[in-house]
Amino acid sequence: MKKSAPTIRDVAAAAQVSTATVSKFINGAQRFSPKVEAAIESAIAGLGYKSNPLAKSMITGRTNTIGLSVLDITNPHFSSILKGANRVAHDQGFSVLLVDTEETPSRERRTLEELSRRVDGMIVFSRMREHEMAWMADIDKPLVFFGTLAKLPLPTVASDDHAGAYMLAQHLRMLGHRRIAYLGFSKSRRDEERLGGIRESLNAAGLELAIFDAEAPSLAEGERLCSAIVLGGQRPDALICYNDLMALGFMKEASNLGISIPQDISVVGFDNIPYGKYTTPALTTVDLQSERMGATAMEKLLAVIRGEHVEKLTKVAPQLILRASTIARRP
Amino acid sequence: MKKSAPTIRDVAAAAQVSTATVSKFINGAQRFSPKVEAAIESAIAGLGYKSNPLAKSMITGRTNTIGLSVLDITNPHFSSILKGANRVAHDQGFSVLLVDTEETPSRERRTLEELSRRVDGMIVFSRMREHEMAWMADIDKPLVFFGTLAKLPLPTVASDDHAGAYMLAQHLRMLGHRRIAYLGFSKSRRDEERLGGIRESLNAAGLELAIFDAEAPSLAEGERLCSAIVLGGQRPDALICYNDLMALGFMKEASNLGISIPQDISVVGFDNIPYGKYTTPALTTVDLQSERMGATAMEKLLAVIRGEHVEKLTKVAPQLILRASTIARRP
DNA sequence: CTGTTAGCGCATTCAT
DNA sequence: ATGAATGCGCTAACAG
Repeated sequence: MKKSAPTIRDVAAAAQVSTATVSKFINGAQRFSPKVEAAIESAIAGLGYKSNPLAKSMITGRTNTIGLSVLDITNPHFSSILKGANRVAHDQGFSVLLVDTEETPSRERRTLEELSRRVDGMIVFSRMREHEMAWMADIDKPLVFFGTLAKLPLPTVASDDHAGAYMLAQHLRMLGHRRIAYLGFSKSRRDEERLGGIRESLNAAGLELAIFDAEAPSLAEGERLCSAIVLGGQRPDALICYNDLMALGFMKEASNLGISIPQDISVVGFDNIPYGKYTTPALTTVDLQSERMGATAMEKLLAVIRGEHVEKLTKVAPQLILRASTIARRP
Repeated sequence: MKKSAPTIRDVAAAAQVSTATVSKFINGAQRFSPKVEAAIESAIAGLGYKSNPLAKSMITGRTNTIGLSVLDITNPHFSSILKGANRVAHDQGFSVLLVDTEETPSRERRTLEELSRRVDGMIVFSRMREHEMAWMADIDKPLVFFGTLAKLPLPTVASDDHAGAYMLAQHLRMLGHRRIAYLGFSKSRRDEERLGGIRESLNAAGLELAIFDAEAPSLAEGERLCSAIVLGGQRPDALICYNDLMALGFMKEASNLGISIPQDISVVGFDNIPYGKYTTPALTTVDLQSERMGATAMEKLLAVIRGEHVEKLTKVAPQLILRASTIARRP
């Protein structure tokens, strides 16, 4: 009984008008005589007609879909970005096609090149260095990139990681910390910015910085590296973690090792994921405004798609979230 | 300089063959003489030809895209489901078009009906009751639903919430708890199953169950309802939360109120989100296998799309995750 | 206001 | 093994 879905031609026939008229009516491109409008409407209702978006897309070249590529969707930083981006997209009639690269850059290029044919634009979060990204500029679709780009002429949205890290380090210094360590993640493009911010603060005071490097920005890596940090040689009196996940992992393992936070060591992170508030003690962190960044990136991309002019770089100001309990005052 | 992307016709012309030949070659439908194959290959390489997936989709009716609808992508339960589903999809050459309904059921139907035209199949997580879902069966695309369905002839993937809740309650009883409370979320379809599992255990011992109901399955609601639970009348000696988020929120606020966990009240949750392990004390919970459920649903859907026969219901067994520290032994 | 015409880029008969 | 012809469902000029 189920014949193939009714087409615009069926509607045209039933309403005794041309397909062009139906098409224009559907797209609200024009008003028609009440007679015609009524006829079309009842034909559509009668047949249960629904426009075929694929056929439409092929002609218009617009899919009303945006590709969003992130590194790990289970990381709250990225799910918040997705949340913000998706909300804006939805409000403007767009859908989000998700790509989770799972920290595997090898297939990134092919995936994105393929993706670019199915969407009106893309938002990309990548670990690639700028010199590996030249091909992105050749993709024939609007693209917004997360992070700063020195030369590539791509619009970007970035948090000010340098400033955030500087604030964190300054705050620790003010409270008397002197032996500060950084548990970083050098594979990330933002790692160096955070490192730079920390260094700027510490250098001014002539303080050394001990650096540890994680293989992944994860809870598990925070746990794994904890013992080396707190039991290996002179223990730092404060640890800045690349992100909150690592900070949470570190805190858990520190507790297992009998190390008290913040009495034995202060801990801070980045991202302000919701869960940092629910540990004991609650985690001091830098809010990078993940959801807002996602929304901003999507707004920017949709503006480009509409042909509007946009700034090359949109910088989102970070906010220090003081939950004093992971930080002690040092005498 | 940028002419519109090369089409199959350009390739055919350059290789001196027909478009049909190029089409068949690209899709590996057939072998051709070495001469022809070489000519086509070099034409493709020379022009940088890429098949237009939209045009292809319009003809074949297949988009290689799967729609996934979840309630809140920032909830780790759902981001894990997405992770699992996305991985399977990616491995089989499919992309995931995400819908985050943000717990707003009103637009769900329209959104999904529209989505159905752009994808080869859908996986849906919804708060709708079965009687509101009849229209889903009419959607002309394969669909897999999360949860159990009594009558609707839709393939489903479900966790055994009743069993999980029963285990939880039994465990609490074994450890001597008598005044057990449930912090539920009655808007959810699974709430009643969990309630049923708890009741089955408690009824056997003739124990009462105090019930509290949240407006949302969130951290904030766990916090909000905490005081009513621990300070309102006779305090329960154990609280089963609808999910881990609520449990985490509850634990935080309990601590603010000076209530010790588990000395004053034991707390358990559902989902086994990663962050439950990093609170103090660590949270005992029921692992519903979110990622596996996502993967299973996607496998099932792709099987349906391939025309294979699948079971109506795939049940995933839950696992009790004992992190004894949120549970005390009661004398 | 409404209709006619002409494809979009591709896969698919059905010839040869 | 290869090609000519046809049309998927729709929109975009251009006519009238």
